[in-house]
Amino acid sequence: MEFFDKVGKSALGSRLRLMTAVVTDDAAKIYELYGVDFVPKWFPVFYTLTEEREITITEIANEIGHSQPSVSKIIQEMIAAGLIEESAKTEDKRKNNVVLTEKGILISKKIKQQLEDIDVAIEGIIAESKHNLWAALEEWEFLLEQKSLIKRVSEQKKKRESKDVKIAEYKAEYQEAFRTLNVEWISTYFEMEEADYKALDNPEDYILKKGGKILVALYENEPVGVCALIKMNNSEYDFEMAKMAVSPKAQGKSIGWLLGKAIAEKAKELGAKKIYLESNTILKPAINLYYKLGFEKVFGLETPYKRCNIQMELVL
Amino acid sequence: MEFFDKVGKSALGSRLRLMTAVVTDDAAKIYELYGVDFVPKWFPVFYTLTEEREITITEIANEIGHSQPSVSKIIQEMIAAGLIEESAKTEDKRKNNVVLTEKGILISKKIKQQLEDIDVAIEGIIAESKHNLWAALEEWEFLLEQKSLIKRVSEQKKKRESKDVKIAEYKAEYQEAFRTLNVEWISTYFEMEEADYKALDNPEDYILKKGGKILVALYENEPVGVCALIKMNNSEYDFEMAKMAVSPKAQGKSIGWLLGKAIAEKAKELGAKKIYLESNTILKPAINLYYKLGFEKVFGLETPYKRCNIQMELVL
DNA sequence: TACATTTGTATAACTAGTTATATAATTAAT
DNA sequence: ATTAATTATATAACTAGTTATACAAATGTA
Repeated sequence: MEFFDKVGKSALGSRLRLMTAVVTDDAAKIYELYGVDFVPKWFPVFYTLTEEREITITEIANEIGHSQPSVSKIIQEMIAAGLIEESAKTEDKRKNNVVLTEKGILISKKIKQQLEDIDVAIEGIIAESKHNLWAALEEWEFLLEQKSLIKRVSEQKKKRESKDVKIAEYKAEYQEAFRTLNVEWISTYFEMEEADYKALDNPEDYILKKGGKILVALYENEPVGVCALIKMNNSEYDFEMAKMAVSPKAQGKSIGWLLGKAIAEKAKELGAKKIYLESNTILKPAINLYYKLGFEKVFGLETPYKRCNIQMELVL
Repeated sequence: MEFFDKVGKSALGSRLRLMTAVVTDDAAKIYELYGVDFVPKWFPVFYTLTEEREITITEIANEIGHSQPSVSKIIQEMIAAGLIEESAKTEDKRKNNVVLTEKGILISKKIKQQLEDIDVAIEGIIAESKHNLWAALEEWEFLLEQKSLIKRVSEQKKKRESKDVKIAEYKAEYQEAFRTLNVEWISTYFEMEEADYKALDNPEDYILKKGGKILVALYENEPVGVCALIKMNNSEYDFEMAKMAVSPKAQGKSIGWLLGKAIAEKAKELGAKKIYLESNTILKPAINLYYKLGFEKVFGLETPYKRCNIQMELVL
């Protein structure tokens, strides 16, 4: 199909669907050719029953990768066709153990030669082709099991978008964003405290003039994340990392990670050896991020914030 | 899936179906991830509309390999969603030309980045794998277009079964089969004639004792095909190939071909240079077979059979 | 020019699966 | 010994396609 060359790989689902239709349409004709009264969709269930003497519906479903209702319906059709029957000898009355009937066993023998012919025909196509479809499907099953397509796409999205995120130095025009973004999350989870207002309303005086720094993450030139480095005096630490906030609208772009990395870098530039932070364990994604950035738990320092129940440090 | 290793290639349809389900399930989630109000199945139609400014439903269906009703339904859904609209400016009133609306154009722009991300993600999987699924699908589309799966399987069936066909010399026990098989086809298409009864009721006297031969095709030890070589005197031909009959139950096993080849071989053994046959053009498969065996049309010989309207010879 | 055939679309009914949910039987937990 | 949770199955309702068919418009032909 020329169409798929134009569209690109994102039409993989459509391409697979068409090939599936082509193959399964012929499957029905093949049973006809061999004069077997059999519906192609029965095959995986039927095959399982020729292997396992007795097996429940749910077990079959797991074995062949169908949903349980799908197998349930197929079983009913095959019972109606006289190929299988319920086998009463089970203690668990919920279970519906099924086995092949005489007729079923007969058909399984009749079908055997047919399956071999199909196998040879498909092997023939594989031999004719450069790229092995069967092996490719097997690999894809494995690779998508490891990491699903949605996961892979979402990672790619993050990667691309984080490239468009710029980390900039604080300017007066970002004061409103600095305040809003922080008020947003603080008041969602906690109460705003005195110390918060001071720093957020007047970062110039309370952070920058005291030797601190503020970085802003810009996405499409809009400030979507902020983080501050606050000078600590009379302490083993040089700076506290604080007031980190990312707009919920800009989630999934690794903005927290980029800000954290940039802040650590900035601290190093300023000659710092160790930085410190305070947080609360109910902020699980934040705590995770801190660990990823290399922070480790420390204990016993004083803090003006009620909401603090975890303290961490990063050795630069 | 372990299952597929056990079952073998004949479960290719099932394997494709499962992979299709896995991929298309994630496709829906991907649109959600990008916040686009869009149904995956719309995509091929939508894509075509972004390429072609104006296009009819049937043209779209051909382009993307769907049935026309499928596209018809998708178009209706997309019109309801406000993505496309009917474009009145067509003379042919049967045609329903459709174009993207403003909203549709907007979404096509929004979707662009998403498609690129999917493309990158899928390219990633292809890069991770040894067997290229995308390329394999392309090859299979081509190869199955050239010769369908049912055709390939049916050829394999024929090939295998013809191996189980044995060509044997005539024995008295085959007289009944020789008669029945011939009466069957002759009386279906024509009337039995005097010359038929003579030869069929008493092949010993009328064929063998006069220097002719009869060969019998056996499948599972049952006679399923017969053919005679009748000595011709006072003629440029050494033998006439006649009374060829194959049981309809044993069709598709190349029995006619095997008998014809064996008869020609036998004639050569007996020192013949040219053999002759008479037939009727309404027996198309038979005439085809004779051509395949190397016979060519000749004209103007006398014949005792009313049903004869074509005469052929084979130079050995 | 009138009639038959072809073309373009829509609709109905089907297929092979799915998810959601109800029910009964069994197992686990207090 | 109850009660709660889990398991096995069946059923209903949905999805993304299909084929068969009806109907109107356009085209071809005697």
